[in-house]
Amino acid sequence: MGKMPSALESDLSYRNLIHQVTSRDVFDQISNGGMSAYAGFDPTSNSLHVGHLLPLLTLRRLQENGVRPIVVAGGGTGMIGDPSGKSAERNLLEPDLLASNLRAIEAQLGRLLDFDSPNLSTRAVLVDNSSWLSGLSLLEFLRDVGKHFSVSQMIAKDSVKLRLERSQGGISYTEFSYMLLQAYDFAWLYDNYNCKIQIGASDQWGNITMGIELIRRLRGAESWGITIPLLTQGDGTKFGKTESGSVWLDASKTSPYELYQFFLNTSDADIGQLMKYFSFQTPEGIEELIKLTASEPEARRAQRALAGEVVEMVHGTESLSSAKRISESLFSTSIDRLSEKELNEAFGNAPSSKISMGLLAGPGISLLEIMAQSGLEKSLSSARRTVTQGGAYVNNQKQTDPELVIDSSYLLCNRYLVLRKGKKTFHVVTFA
RNA sequence: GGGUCGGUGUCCGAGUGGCCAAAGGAAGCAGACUGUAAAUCUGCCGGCUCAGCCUACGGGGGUUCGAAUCCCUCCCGGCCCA
Repeated sequence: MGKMPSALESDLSYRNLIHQVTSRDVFDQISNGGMSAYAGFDPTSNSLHVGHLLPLLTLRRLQENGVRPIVVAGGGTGMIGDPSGKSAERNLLEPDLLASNLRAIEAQLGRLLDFDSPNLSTRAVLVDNSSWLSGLSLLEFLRDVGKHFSVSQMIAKDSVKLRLERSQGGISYTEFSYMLLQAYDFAWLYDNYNCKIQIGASDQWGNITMGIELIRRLRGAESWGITIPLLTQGDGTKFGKTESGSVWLDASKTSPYELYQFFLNTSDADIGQLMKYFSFQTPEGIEELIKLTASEPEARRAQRALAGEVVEMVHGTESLSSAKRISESLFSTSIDRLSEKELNEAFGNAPSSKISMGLLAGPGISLLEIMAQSGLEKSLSSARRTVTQGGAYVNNQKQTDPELVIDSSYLLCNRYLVLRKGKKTFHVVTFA
């Protein structure tokens, strides 16, 4: 046979986005048009994080190739919890928390996928599986869905097996049922949106194939699954986690500046693959940047390009330029020469806190106390440690005396104090 | 319901009467080297009025000069049996 792969298939292959696929035929189907593909996620938080980006951007790549993306928020299954990749039983989500999470996430999705396309056949849609799961009766479910699966088959799934093999923990019946609900989701989407493709991270393979199986049994129809790689960082840890927690897409949880820095700090070893995963540049452009990384790594051209692209996509052009300006002033120029306007620009999104001006009056307030109160350090003890170890800076000037007392003469523009811990952790204290 | 094993610091995990703020590992923080990278090395890694003191080993009570370690009780979890 040896057909030429479609443009989409070769692009996804180039980017290593295809971990497994039930059948390569799916790309022919896509070329023929009229297909929908869905990816689901659990709305366990009020924001998406960078880890969610990969499946969503993969949907976007499909959308650009004529596929209609369906994002399924697991409002119903979110109350259950997917055992895949989890070592422990999930806490169940409260319904009202779930609802508010969904509202917040909806806004973010609009930046990643086209929900306003005039072309109905490719316009993205967001659906919440609680809209069909919550009305499903147990008897109905057991009769229509449960009877199609054998327990021995379900127990054999890796996600379940791993949990059963653990000497402690086990798996509850609730979580055990998760895969059936996800299978039911797929079947429901098949019936209601004519959706025949599901994509997900590689740990979703088992759940996806169960959905395909269910559709075959229920409707005698074919459907497809594509899994994408599970993102890890160079050291094998989960992608998108930093010392301060997850890297969120919500600007109030992770500022555009921090998001920019997150990608800018990608290691040389990882940047090539990350470009392929996240960037919408052409393969030629990406290869060029990879070459530049090899020849002059210290310039970090690829890192800058990727950071810029992601921040612009998630937060817009304005936020990107402000993120770049902040980076400039923090790492390239001396901050005590900045005007108040520039300071605001630079630190508007940086972690900040307010401390009463009154504390500065008279003898002043100790640096340690400011560091602890501002939240830069969690206790006086750890503030003392940082100062003693030479990791503390006030207005970019190293301070090594733990007894240092700060008075109003330290203030920038009469009210700001820029604290820095180590090389990259900044914190602005505003006195009022 | 019965039996049994277990609940230790951010996590994993030693410790079974004093030498325990508690081994070891991971994560994290700072420093050095660099490129705001990786790797490596060094130090730190409960709190405080910081070379001393306070609070801690699931909760409560008890034994003891002294308990994470022993006893009682309660709570929670694993496994096995019913």
